[in-house]
Amino acid sequence: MSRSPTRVTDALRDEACPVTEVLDRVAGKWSIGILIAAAHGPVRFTELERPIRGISRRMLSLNLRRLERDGLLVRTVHPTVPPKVEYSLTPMARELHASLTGLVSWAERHRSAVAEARAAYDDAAKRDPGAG
Amino acid sequence: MSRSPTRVTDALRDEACPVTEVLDRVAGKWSIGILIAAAHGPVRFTELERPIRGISRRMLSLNLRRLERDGLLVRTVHPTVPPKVEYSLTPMARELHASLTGLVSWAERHRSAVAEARAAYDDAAKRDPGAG
DNA sequence: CTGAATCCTTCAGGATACTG
DNA sequence: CAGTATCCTGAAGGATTCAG
Repeated sequence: MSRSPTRVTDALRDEACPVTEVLDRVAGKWSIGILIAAAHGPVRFTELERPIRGISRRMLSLNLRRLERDGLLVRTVHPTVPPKVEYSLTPMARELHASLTGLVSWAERHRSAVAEARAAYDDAAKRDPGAG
Repeated sequence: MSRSPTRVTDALRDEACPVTEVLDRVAGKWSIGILIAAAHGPVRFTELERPIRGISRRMLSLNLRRLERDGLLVRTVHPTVPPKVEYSLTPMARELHASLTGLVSWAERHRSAVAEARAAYDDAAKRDPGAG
């Protein structure tokens, strides 16, 4: 996953794929999951932490900030005790969410197909290592 | 397996988590670019290397193999001299390509918006580091 | 409850050189 | 032309701890 800029390739990357920069906002391990989870409405920190299994508090926090910074999430703090913070998608992110669900549905439709392809590929390679 | 009636839980636990595995096939720095470039039709190695500026031969090779292994690309070797190898999308990948172009067009539409959001966010943080 | 700070590991990806 | 092999860096992410 691509992350932050690398030196030499920076200019080139910008030249070839202006989009990659923006696409990278969603390229992390958790971004898509967070956006999908947050799309259900104003959601609290712990309400995100629970369903997104496996995510650490740290990564949730970091991704939340980045998403907010990129104008994809809105963070609302309620000055109560204990503190209550809610996250929701911006209109821009809602558009993105539509495309994301497209991706997700594709992934669901082809989950097993991909698994089978990999198995077949590996098996073929094992039986015939020299082929190509 | 908490069965609490949260709005977020069902959707994400069943949707995003298993999906992430498949989505990760596309999550690399170059995968999307490669798929989009290869969508034009049968494309040779160097024909991919050129437009996808900044990609190293190594990464192109690695990603090509992974994409092939996952059943997204077909690799066709023509036994000629010099060697000629062509890559094209599988039907499954063509479906994916449709979703991908959706993502790309979103990214193009909102490229500047994201940049501005980031600038505003950073600026606000700079002037008022304690807020939140 | 909602984070921030710190330390440590893993691994994608870059540079470079070699090959059929 | 179309790759492979090796070495290395830097960023992502996990575990744990501290705090408002």
